[in-house]
Amino acid sequence: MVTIKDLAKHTGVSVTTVSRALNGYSDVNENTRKKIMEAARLLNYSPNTLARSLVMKKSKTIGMLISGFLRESVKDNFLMDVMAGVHDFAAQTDYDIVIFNTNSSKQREKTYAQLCKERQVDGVIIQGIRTDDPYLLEIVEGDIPCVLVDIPLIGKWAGYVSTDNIAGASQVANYLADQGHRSIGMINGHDFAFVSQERFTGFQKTLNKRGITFDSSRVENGNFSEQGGAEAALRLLEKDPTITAVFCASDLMAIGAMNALTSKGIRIPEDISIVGYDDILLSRYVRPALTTVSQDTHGLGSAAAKMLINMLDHEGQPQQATVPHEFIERSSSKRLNR
Amino acid sequence: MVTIKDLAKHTGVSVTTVSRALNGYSDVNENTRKKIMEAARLLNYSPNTLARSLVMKKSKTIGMLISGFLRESVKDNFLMDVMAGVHDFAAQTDYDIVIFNTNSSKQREKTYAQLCKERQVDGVIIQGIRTDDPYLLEIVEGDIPCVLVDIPLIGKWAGYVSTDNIAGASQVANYLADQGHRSIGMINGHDFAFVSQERFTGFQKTLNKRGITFDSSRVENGNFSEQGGAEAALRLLEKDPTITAVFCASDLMAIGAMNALTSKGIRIPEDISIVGYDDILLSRYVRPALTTVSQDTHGLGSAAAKMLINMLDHEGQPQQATVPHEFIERSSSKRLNR
DNA sequence: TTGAAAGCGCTAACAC
DNA sequence: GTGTTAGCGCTTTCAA
Repeated sequence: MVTIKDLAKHTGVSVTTVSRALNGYSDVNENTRKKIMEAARLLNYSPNTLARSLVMKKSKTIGMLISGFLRESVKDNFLMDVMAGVHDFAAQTDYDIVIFNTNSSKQREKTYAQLCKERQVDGVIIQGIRTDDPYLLEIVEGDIPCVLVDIPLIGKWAGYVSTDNIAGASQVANYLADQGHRSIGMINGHDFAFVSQERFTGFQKTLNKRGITFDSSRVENGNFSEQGGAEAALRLLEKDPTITAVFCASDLMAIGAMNALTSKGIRIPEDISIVGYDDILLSRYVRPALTTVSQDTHGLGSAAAKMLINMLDHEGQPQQATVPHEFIERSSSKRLNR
Repeated sequence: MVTIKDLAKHTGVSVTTVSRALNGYSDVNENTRKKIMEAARLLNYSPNTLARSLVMKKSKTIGMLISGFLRESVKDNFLMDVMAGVHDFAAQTDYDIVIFNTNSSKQREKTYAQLCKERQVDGVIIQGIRTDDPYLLEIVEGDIPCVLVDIPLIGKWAGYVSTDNIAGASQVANYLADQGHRSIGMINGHDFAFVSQERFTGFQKTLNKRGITFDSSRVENGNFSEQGGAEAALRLLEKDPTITAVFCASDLMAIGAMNALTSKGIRIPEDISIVGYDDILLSRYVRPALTTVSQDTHGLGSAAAKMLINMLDHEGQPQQATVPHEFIERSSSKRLNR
């Protein structure tokens, strides 16, 4: 391994000068600088960022804490999209990304804060963890800069990015009401996801405002999975067979619900309208194509990276950022004819 | 930040002893160890891996060099799958993963070897880069342990994992021949992908063995993209309108081809049979569902991680590993009736 | 069983 | 402009 010491020896100057030359300081003679640069090229020198990080107390690394990076989760390109967004932004800066997996047995024993401290990441982006996660608060209230995706918590060093889930759900409610639906059910994720709470709130408020009966008794949780969505749909229908529309808090659950209903001989959208949320890739391809709320998932990731790096480089305050969403009508929903 | 020095002060022993206690050495009094452990918990100590890495000359980090981590690439869950596989395996070990993006302007100026040296990764997994990439050879011939995904190169410190593309393509050829097809075209990726070469070779050899005319004049490149596949399909048909079957070297190109042909009024599979490769998620959902060759992509990733970590921890030799594949008949292909 | 001291590769006062 | 020196947090001889 070639170090600055070698360059120093090779050029006959001190390591200090080499360091300064390499880092582009102005107080170094142009000739010496040239000599040093030449030697660096000659010896194929690469700086050791570990050593630099140690003394600078910055690693120029951001951590990505992700849950559910599992074999099964590939159907849901949400995570991948967010990661790509984070990455695309980080690539324009001098930060690299290290991935922390929260569902590994190894790391379960360590808190997220510990993980970050050990690897000395400058900041961390957190995605997909539950609000009842025991380690969530520790990191939000800690002193490591962090940005949460879809979890609206703000702390001295914590900001978040999300879409306006209340507005999105409200749009769905208005749409279904406009289409003449009056008996409406909902398949939600689980009680420990903020997006679930918000989507429920937005949906209920708007339906009630439109004079439509809707409360938590018309909601079944599907745990954000395809299978869970299928089961929830069946429970929903058993409880109230008059239902003509179901709003699902995720596309994956909506797809599960469609399959379950279809195999029961229920036609979609003729008998029951289905609306999802997320606009995952599949939504366009399933038959009938899924009516849903699209989010700029890639934008979510890059906004998170941007906010974090802004906090890191310019002492920006942690904030809240909202990324646009859009209601998309496809073929899984239609006007009620009765 | 609390360091071993603090622990030493707090417990009244030397840093040496603290270090040894923390690392589970046997030559430390049980009482002293207990005191130290207690202090560590009390002060909420976390080891600084940077400092440790610097002195140990191992970072316990593996790099993942990925190309095409782009917004557009989300349709193709191949990359995500491989990453998940790498991750799932690494999670069982004490290695963390740092991601290097090859398509960032920033990093384009540095060679992959430099990237690895700077971040001091112990080894690297390389995925999705072209065989004409100028920096590929440097790293394969260099002294950084690496494992390539789908690029059959072996070096002193380089191994690879892949599927048997020749066999896979050969199965497709036999299938199409069995179904009575005689006029067959192929949409390949590009000339700088090993998988393209292999899939072509396997396909051609087997067709010829079956007495069917096929050579490179019946091949158009689609550059692995949906759009490219669409255009290639049109070119293919223009050149030879008698074609009854097309083998595509990736599902994404196959989907593009299907769309292009359908919009020309050509029915699939009645008029033309289409076969893809990869079995991406979409393949099951497009209509008609795509006949394809499935690869254990997740297995590809975990096999790569396993091989690399084996090289790192047990001085295992770089090797070659093959992951299973499977031909899957769906609805985009059928027996030729003429 | 423990401690003193050296050193990993780098940066940053401070002096010259 | 340049060099001397100390030190980042850790591990590891070597000696006691």
